[in-house]
Amino acid sequence: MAKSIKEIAQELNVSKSTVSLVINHKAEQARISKELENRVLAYVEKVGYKPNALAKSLATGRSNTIGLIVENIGDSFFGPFALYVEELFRKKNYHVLYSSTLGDSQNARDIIDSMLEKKVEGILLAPTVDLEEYQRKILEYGVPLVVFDRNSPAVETHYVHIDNGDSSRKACEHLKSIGCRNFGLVTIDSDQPQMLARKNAYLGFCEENDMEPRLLHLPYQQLKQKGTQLLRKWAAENPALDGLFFTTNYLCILGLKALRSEGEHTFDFPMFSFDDHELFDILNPKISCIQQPLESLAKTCVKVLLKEIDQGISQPKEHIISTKLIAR
Amino acid sequence: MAKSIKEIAQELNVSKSTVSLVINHKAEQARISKELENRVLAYVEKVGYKPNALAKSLATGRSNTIGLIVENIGDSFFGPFALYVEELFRKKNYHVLYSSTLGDSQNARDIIDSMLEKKVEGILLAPTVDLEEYQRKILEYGVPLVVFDRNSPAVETHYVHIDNGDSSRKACEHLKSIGCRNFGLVTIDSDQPQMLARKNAYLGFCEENDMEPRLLHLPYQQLKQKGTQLLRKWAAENPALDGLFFTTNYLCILGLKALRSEGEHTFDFPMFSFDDHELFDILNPKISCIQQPLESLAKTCVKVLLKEIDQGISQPKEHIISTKLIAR
DNA sequence: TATCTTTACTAATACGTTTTAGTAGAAATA
DNA sequence: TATTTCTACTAAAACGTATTAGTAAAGATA
Repeated sequence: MAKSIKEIAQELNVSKSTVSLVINHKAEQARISKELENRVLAYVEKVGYKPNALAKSLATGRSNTIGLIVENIGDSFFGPFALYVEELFRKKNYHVLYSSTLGDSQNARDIIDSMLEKKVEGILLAPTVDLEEYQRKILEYGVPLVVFDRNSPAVETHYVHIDNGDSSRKACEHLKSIGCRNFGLVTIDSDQPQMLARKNAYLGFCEENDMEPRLLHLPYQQLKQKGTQLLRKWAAENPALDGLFFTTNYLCILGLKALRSEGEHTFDFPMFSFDDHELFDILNPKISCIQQPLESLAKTCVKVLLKEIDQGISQPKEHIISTKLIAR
Repeated sequence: MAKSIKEIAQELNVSKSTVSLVINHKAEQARISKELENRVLAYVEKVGYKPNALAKSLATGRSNTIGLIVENIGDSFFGPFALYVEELFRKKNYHVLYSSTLGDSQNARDIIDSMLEKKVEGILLAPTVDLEEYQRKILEYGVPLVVFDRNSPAVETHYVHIDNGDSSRKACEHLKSIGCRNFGLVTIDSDQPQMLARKNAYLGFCEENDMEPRLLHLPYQQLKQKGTQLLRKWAAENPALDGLFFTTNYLCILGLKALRSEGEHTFDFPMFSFDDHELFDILNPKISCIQQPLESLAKTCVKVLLKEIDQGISQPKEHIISTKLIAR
């Protein structure tokens, strides 16, 4: 169905080169006569010629594609983030190949391999744990890499993120300021660096304020199955709790569902979320949170990656985006 | 950095064909000796050979990529849907190239063009309005197409969807059953067929039940800027309202924010949403809804598209997925 | 009129694969 | 020993594009 340059050339009795040059607006510099140029243009238009991007990329070495690797394209942090990224790249004529790791490192490795094979021109990555080797591999292949949201300090790459420790401390201080004297922290059991940073800031806060730390680590791989139950049990066993700090919004949502549902025993102390959610401001009571500025996060990621692509891989740098505490 | 088959062949003093055959596990059928096969395999492993997927696709005519075109990858319907789709295709060794149209037909056309150029093997599309011509174009290019969520009856393609009219009627009956006698419908002003079907079912219900229709069409392109205000004004002008039916969840969220916020005038009649949302069951009062079974929707889409890819384009068919009314 | 320029193109090569037809040498057959 | 059949490979063409070096014909120069 789709005609190739070769066929078009034959049908017009000209060479492939001529057709290619005309199509790529190089007719003038190749001294193709206006008359022939127009003839080719008209024919190309008439048959609805569509270049084969694969062949084009093979010949030019440019795929005009970048890879975006997130944890879960369906969640309320990465989804909207991905939309910003997609739009920003579209403006620069790049397409985005996404994939979700679901936190599984083997998935992540497979995804990276296939993206390298597809010759993406750059990768934007929210890494899983144990991905250091592959991050190096990407760079060794000469593909620009920008890591965001979380990072392992061991690998030297451009890294765009918020200040987790600082933000977490602000959250603790907020809870204190509204009267919580015994609030606990709910996090996951996996070693994601951003989660560790948030936890450690809480622990530091406890130490300085003579508050006994109350920690719950929920099983990341089995949140849906066990989360609710574990959380309810833990809350019941800790009657002194007068507030909860969740290290991410999906945990907070889980918490809301587990602790505020039905009539039974409800826990109506303040809950605070790291990461906002579109419905947090109409819940009752409302949920305060640390808000990651998705748009500027995306803008920075895209800007840094485009620069690496255009000007070659440069000295790795940290890019810190500041957060906002939304008190509701 | 990355070695090609050609280089590997030279370094081993064998032909490119040999290397290619070995890599593709065709050594035996090509009578390559075990000894040579192992030598090649070992070397390939040692240098970390990674095939160039572009070249491969060009040669084989298979890109192992499918295109997914949604309205907004960041929203709570398409995001989770995309995750299912991605996972299902990954199992079959396909990768997914997503893009968001944001409801803009020109965006949609550009996206389709570039996907065709990238030689996707199939397209899964939630169309915008005015996309009939391009849907035909896809098929003329010989690329299998499955349309979901909404469709224009004019184009004959495989179409996976829920029964919007029927579901909408169920919603109306539910509202009636809980005592609403004067509920209104909030929808958007664009002509998306699924929205029209939902609206028409409401109008039919009104007629049969001698209920005066109360309709609000919010401007799709300027929801964020004007939606809240328009909705508040309309609600205030219609004091008889005793319930609201929103034709999609983002409208319902907008409604919740506009009508239940702050102390001022609050409207505490029932609100009903077409499409569920992860927080609807902890709001107070809870939000009942029509739930589209995302997973089976995704499964059907993927199954139908894979069949088209494997067995060739077939007679278009409608595939209807049933919804669930979640009364809360 | 012999040489140099310019004009308007085209031939050839390359990108990195896959695939099919072909081939030299060894072994088997007659 | 001449022919056939295997064995173990390789050469060549193809996919659809971009690019560079080359060329024939016409015009300008001396």
